Amino acid sequence: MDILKHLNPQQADAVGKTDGPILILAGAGSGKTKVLTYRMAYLLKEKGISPFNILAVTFTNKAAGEMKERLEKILGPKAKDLWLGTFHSTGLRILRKDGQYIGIDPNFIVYDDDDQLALVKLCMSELNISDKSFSPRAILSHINQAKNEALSVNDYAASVDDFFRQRVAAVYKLYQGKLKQNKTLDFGDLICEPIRLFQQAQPVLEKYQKRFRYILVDEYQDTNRAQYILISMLSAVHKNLCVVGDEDQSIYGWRGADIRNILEFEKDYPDVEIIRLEQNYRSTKNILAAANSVVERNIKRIGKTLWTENPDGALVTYQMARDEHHEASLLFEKVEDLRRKNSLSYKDFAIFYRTNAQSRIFEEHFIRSGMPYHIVGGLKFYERKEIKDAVAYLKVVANPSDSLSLMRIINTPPRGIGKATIDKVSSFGAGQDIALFDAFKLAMGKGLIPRNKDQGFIAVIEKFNGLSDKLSIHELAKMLLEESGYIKMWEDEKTEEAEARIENLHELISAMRDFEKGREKATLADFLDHVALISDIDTFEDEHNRVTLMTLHSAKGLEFPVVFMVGMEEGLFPHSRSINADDENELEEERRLCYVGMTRAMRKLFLFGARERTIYGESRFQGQSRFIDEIDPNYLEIISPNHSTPLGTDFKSVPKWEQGGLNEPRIVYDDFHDNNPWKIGIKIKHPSFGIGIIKAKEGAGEDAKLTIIFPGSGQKKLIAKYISLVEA
DNA sequence: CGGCACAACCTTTTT
DNA sequence: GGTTGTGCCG
Ligand SMILES: Nc1ncnc2c1ncn2[C@@H]1O[C@H](COP(=O)(O)OP(=O)(O)OP(=O)(O)O)[C@@H](O)[C@H]1O
Repeated sequence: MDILKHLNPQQADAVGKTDGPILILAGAGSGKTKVLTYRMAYLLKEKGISPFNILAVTFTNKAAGEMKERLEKILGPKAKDLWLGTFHSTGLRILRKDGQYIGIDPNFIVYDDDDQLALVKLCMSELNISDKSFSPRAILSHINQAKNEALSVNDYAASVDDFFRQRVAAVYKLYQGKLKQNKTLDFGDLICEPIRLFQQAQPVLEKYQKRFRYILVDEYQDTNRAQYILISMLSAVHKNLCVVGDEDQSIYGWRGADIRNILEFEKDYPDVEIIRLEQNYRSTKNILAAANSVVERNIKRIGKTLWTENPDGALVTYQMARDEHHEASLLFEKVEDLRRKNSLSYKDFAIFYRTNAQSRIFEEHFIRSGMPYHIVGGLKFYERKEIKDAVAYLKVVANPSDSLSLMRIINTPPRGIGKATIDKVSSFGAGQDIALFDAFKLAMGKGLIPRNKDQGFIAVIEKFNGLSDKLSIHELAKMLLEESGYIKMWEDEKTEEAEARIENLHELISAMRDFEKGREKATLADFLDHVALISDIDTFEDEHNRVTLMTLHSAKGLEFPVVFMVGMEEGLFPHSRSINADDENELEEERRLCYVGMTRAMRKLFLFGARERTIYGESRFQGQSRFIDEIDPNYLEIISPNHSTPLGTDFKSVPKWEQGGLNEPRIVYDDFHDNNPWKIGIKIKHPSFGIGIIKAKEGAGEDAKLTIIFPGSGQKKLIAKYISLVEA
């Protein structure tokens, strides 16, 4: 029973009640993920449940990895039998095992979103839908949305009511047909196809229902309709379903997350036990109160209590920089300062931003300063052209029916096979109902196109297709890229850029070698699955001592001692595309995102913004984010630049690095506290105005200018030394 | 068919 | 600011 010892009574309750449906509804940092992990440990250790009988679903691969690691510490190698992964990896696993029961080719591969878009474009051009009249992205997003709701082609077609949706339905139908022809599945299919499998092959469903006696789902507020259906099917027999979530942290509505899954859980499982966790173990009182004051503005929420025994800590600090470079240099100053004064390491700091594009400026500063850093997500490596080409080669070897990937590489390097040839062969193939790859073979055999048109390409692919059992995957990739002439294509360029690309290709090969380690057999399909699902070459590892950069979305579920949220500007966060007068929903989601970001901070939270920012090459002035205004001023300290700089001074003529700090107040952080006695948020007494609250501060020391709100007399700007403090 | 130059448009967030 | 798509010419 020592497992329960580390938990508070509510948590222990949630862990110990193993049978029947349970909904754990709780705020940030209350130990939801901890409860889930302990619940698994409890089932395995105390109740003697076999790992074979447990399915746990997390939202990200990162979360799954962390949980697995913790369980391995408790369980040892036995943890391997446990199914623990994202919805998508779980669906994939089911389909790799049993997909053949509904006619899914065992060699199928998974398309990423670029492949999806390319396929949509192909479908549109075949249907003579111009991409000017309808954006392929918009159509794809509707197809994805349909899959989020588990709507098949027929379901969708039946529901269309306007012209646009009619077109979408037509594309969806062709798109789905092509996926099948190419023996590929997209992300949505990884959820929808298992549902179809379970509907059409009852014995398969029963097998999984029997197996998964205990099912656990983390981040339940961000599950979509299709995922809900899948989980309902799997848990229908044992009903030992434990879901964990926080409606205030629902930030994936745009991806089909349906908050009703959590709000109506009680309706679906009338005998549900609802457990609330109300103690936050992560953040200081100030951080928690500031975050709550923001999310409380949302109208659509259940509302909940959240308290902490942690110390007050420092106030949340907001500062608006001149521009994004200044923002970055402020941040660097603070990191170095706090690191020295509080003996923190680089890994204790995290930078969160709304959009990936914002990471670039910071990355430049990191490179220049030599400070160790790590950008999570952003999908950079696998988005490079050379890597996508190389992966397309691997896909075609693993599955020659993948015509889309074939089209990508058949003329890379140039083999004299352009649009005309591809059109000719592809319509020839369509007539025979065969894949493009086979059509090429046949067309060359029949002399429809010159016998040697492919310059040995087909033979190379077939050779490696035949060798895939005999070679390790990294050897195969290496030889394939050499013999196909792909590496040589870059070598011949003899530019520095091409060198870098070759370097990246080597990195891909060594990533494959790493992949082979730690699993007894690693097939090409395994690796391609991994690429499709993870697509982040070095996943977040906290043993490295470096500053972490990531989007607010990726930050969900993590925690850091010091957090910087940057780009706190109207239009950037909340993002302009979510500010609709007619729809508060998207704005509320942004606000929840703000809450998620703020509640990642354990000890100190900084909010930075820029007065001027360059977006798409032109400079823009956007006011401070409304979320700043929404924070209860009692928990916020605003550092404003002092405006003593003479008017008309041209900032641009002064080098950037010299500007930094010139007109900034010197604020010393000692154990996260500002030594200056006139802290923002505290009460003071003025000889003539009476009691007031300090709202903002410019400058430091006894000459600092303070903005103070007096209940009687309104807002005043005063010099610090003329104020007497009310109780410490 | 291949390469280059210019335009347009953009990404908000991710499995 | 950068990428992706186009149109033209050799
Ligand atoms: N009973 C407890 N005693 C001490 N620390 C705890 C306890 N429960 C949770 N914690 C700590 O609180 C922190 C937050 O826990 P956890 O990540 O599980 O919360 P969460 O509810 O999943 O958070 P969020 O929803 O914000 O991601 C972790 O550092 C965890 O170790």
